[in-house]
Amino acid sequence: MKSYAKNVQSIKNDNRATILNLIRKAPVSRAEISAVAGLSKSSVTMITNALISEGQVREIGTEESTVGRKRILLDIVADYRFAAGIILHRRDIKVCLTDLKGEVITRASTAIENFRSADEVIDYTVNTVFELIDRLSLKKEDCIGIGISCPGPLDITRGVVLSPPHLDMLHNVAFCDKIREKTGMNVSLENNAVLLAMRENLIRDKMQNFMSVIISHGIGSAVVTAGEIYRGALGFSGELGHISVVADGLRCPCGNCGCLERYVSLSALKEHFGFTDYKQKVDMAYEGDEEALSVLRYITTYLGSGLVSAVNLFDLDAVILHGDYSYRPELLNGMLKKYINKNSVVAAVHGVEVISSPERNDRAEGNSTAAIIEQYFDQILEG
Amino acid sequence: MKSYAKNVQSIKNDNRATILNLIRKAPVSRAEISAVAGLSKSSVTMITNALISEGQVREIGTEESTVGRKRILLDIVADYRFAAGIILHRRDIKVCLTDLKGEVITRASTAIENFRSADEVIDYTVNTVFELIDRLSLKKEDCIGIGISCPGPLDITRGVVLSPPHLDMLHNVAFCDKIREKTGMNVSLENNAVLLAMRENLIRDKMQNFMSVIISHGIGSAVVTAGEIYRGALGFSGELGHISVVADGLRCPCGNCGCLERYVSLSALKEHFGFTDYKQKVDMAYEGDEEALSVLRYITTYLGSGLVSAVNLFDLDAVILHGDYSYRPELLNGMLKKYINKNSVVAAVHGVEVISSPERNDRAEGNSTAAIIEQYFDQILEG
DNA sequence: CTCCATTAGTTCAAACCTTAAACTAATTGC
DNA sequence: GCAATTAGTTTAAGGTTTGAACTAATGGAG
Repeated sequence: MKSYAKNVQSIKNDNRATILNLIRKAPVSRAEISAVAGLSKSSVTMITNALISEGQVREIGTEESTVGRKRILLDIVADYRFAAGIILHRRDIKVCLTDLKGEVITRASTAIENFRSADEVIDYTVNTVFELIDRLSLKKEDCIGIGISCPGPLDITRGVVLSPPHLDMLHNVAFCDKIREKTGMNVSLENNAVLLAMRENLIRDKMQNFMSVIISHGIGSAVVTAGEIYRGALGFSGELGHISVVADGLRCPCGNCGCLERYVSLSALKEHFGFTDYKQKVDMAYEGDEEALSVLRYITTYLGSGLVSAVNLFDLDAVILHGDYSYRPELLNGMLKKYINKNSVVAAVHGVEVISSPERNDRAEGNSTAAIIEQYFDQILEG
Repeated sequence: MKSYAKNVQSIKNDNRATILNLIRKAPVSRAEISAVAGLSKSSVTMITNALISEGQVREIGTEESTVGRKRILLDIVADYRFAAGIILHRRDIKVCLTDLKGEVITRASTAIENFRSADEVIDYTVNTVFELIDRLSLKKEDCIGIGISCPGPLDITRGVVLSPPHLDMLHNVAFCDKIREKTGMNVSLENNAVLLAMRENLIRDKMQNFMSVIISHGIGSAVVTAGEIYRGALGFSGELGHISVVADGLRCPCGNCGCLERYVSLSALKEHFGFTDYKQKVDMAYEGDEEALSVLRYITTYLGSGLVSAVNLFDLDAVILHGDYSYRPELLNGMLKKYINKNSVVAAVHGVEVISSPERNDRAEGNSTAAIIEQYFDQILEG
């Protein structure tokens, strides 16, 4: 059962949040807010003017119009507050600060080899966050929280990293708790695929049901449904990498057999075919090389099979692919799209889009604060 | 983004719905409602008394207490309104009326062989609904709507039956629209697994994230997450039967290869092992018969593999099995539970329950109106 | 250049709902 | 019979949305 707004005050907060989130998606005028949110013009005026006088929102000019008064566009004040991000990457640990739009303001990083224990990681990240804040002469109180981005299975309710081998010093350490303790800040741990999907959800307005998949040495995934991140029993993200594509197939470190990750991750590909340069193979495939094409067909069969399962279970409109397979993606994309639309039951009702989007490291840093920012805008507070 | 309550009136409706849904789950007192819903005692009094004077709710006695005034239990008036249900079963088409608790008041049915065309089905069901209403001297205006239960993939937005072969005369017919036209009533088409999950969601209070699976000649499934039915892009239910358990495996009529349904439905079992009496095999397995045990191991591997994928993707707490495998289920259940907990990634965070629950035809009829009833209680109207 | 039609945004009293506080009602144990 | 306790009711107060009437801004026609 949904939890409804209860009293008159909570309505105000809800409407503030609705409006602020609309503005956050893209600059809009009061009139548009009134139309989209279903609130009266009077209410929109009251609330937006309050937001403006608090310094959270500002007017950024007018829209063109053919007749009548021009609409005054409202935008959030991106530097009204800021957020800190920690990125537990495969090769290094990064720290950054972003504004409320997720744009990186400043950054730092150190190679993963420099860390021997969880405490070292904790000390480095906490100190660096404070250093960056100082360097920009920001106020600690204006930091809305620290978002941690990590690949692989996590236990986000406990704030614990479970899986990726290069972070074994963090396994089963109360990482979030310790950072919260040392900083006194709001701390959130999230899967990097979930963070990516959050950001995409903000941008892709029309797309309401999709899965974001990141494939590199492992496979990460997250699902957006009805315009919201899908959360399971304990906030565990959709683990596409550990979907079983071959019952009784190759054994996976996770304990299961036949996991997708054992077939189509970059490492699995190397193990299966013996080559290391995926990009080179793709180039050859474009030139018609039969062996290279067979590699793409192999990927299509296994990845397609896993995606069909996901599409059928979640009833998805689209799949967005990130990571290494995004190199010259037209060929593989076309094969996957054909495979999925031919083989999924939902295709009988609606088509399924397959989109490739190059994962820039830049974006990955900005994404790290996506969950903290979302949290911030969802529980709107006075002043 | 969530759609929030907007104005002061909508708050009232929301609170009415919250309270009515609480009462509907199980009889409660005003004091409990106040505590659980987070509403003040005054509001609860106001709203419940309004509901009572409208005839939607009644007091049904008091609870025992050790000290202080006894709590007065409130229950919904089950026959305040009624709903009609149409069940498109494998062997017959059933029509029934249920009260607001989903209890069947009256029923009728005809063998599927009697129908040659969609129009015949439409005429029969519509006429029978009116006949049953007349027979019980009920008022047509008190019927909250007609729920249609159907196995297999549906397009619930268009209200069209897509799949099961025995209903081929209904394929791509605007079934819901025509029935809505002829009756002027609210009509809803739902997958039978979804309806079952709705009912279970109402009953199983603690369980918030589970999948209901019905296995007989096909496989149907539905997911409840965060205490609500999961809905994908177009309300398509989670199609566990068409999850791919063997990439490039057995061809399925749906177009895909290696669908779970091709391995562990009753028909697939018959095809694979050549036997027809599943119950007999189970009996033999309990006596230690090695061949019979190998059948259960086969089911465990394939069904388990599919369930692991679903559990990993949806992050589920539990799987509830219905249908033919519910015969003496302890043995198979134990094997499945062990398999799933050993092989799923989420098991690292929380255990996964496997529950067998015999599917009674009786219940299937009552379930047919579950969606209409849910809809009714979610959009509460005055008087 | 003025006037008008049109759209955007503002002001304010009215309507409505929840709620805290103070109340009554019912029940047990001493 | 009385105190203690819990359940349920009444009522005035407080806060929010809103419709209606308003002002503001803009383009085009005459």
